Amino acid sequence: MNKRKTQSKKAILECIQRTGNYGLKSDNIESELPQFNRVTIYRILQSFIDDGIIHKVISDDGKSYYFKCKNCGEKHFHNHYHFKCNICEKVECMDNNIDVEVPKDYKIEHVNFWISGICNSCKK
Amino acid sequence: MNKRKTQSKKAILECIQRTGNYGLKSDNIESELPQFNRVTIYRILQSFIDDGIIHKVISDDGKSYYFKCKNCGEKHFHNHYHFKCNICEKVECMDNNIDVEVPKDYKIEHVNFWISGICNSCKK
DNA sequence: TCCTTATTGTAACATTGTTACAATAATACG
DNA sequence: CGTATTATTGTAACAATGTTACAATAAGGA
Ligand SMILES: [Mn+2]
Ligand SMILES: [Mn+2]
Ligand SMILES: [Zn+2]
Ligand SMILES: [Zn+2]
Repeated sequence: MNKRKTQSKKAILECIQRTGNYGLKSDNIESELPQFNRVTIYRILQSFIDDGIIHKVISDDGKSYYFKCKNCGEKHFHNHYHFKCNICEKVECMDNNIDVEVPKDYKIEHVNFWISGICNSCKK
Repeated sequence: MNKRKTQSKKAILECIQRTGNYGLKSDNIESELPQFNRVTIYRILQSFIDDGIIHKVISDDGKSYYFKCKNCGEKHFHNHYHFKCNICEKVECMDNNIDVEVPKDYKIEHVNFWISGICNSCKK
């Protein structure tokens, strides 16, 4: 039942650390780490989510992006948005918290906020 | 070059009208209208989007949902969120507008805001 | 070092969506 | 109305993304 520290987990974690505030798709990891199998990468990413190390966000074209968590423990909480620049294609995890009001008697369990546009460095 | 009013377009439009404020997935339409081909349904939905009749939103599990537009013309503008109830599975287009602030020199081109949780009728 | 079993690789499959091309049916026009 | 034009549709084939079952491998405790 004990988790094992494997080469693949180390390598994938390092990928994620290196990207800082930006997000990664699983196929980004695949091409950076071709020695590991696609299925393995999916499994490890899921286990990192379960451990509160990363969070997954769905883009406005249905792709999955993975981001480092900052202060997540057992439960993820991410009421912020993610911004994809349509020019440089970088995806940033934005710290601005969004307070959404849902109607009375609605209960929020999960949010997925995505914005696409032009980032500051691509704007002239 | 002229658009033609076909059986399939009429039937799909009626599906969408009937759902009111709720969203549909393309496979919902497929099963309601088995006489039409999958590809045709995708094509018609895309043409409705181009005409400003419906808008497409991506759920937090990567599925595409289609919603009636209220006042969209050439350009879509939808700074509202969509709420999926994890119990009854209905997806509602919510009218509350969300004002997001992006950092200086960022430009918003498109938003996709999704919330899942429990709706009022499923909550006791 | 050896054993147990957590982890990985492989193959096969599912879902969602797209493309190319031939067949069909809306519409315009005589 | 009948016919021609071509917008639209159906079909098959493909691509991208993700999941599952099961056999092979390797992490780490004894
Ligand atoms: Mn984030
Ligand atoms: Mn909407
Ligand atoms: Zn950019
Ligand atoms: Zn509900």
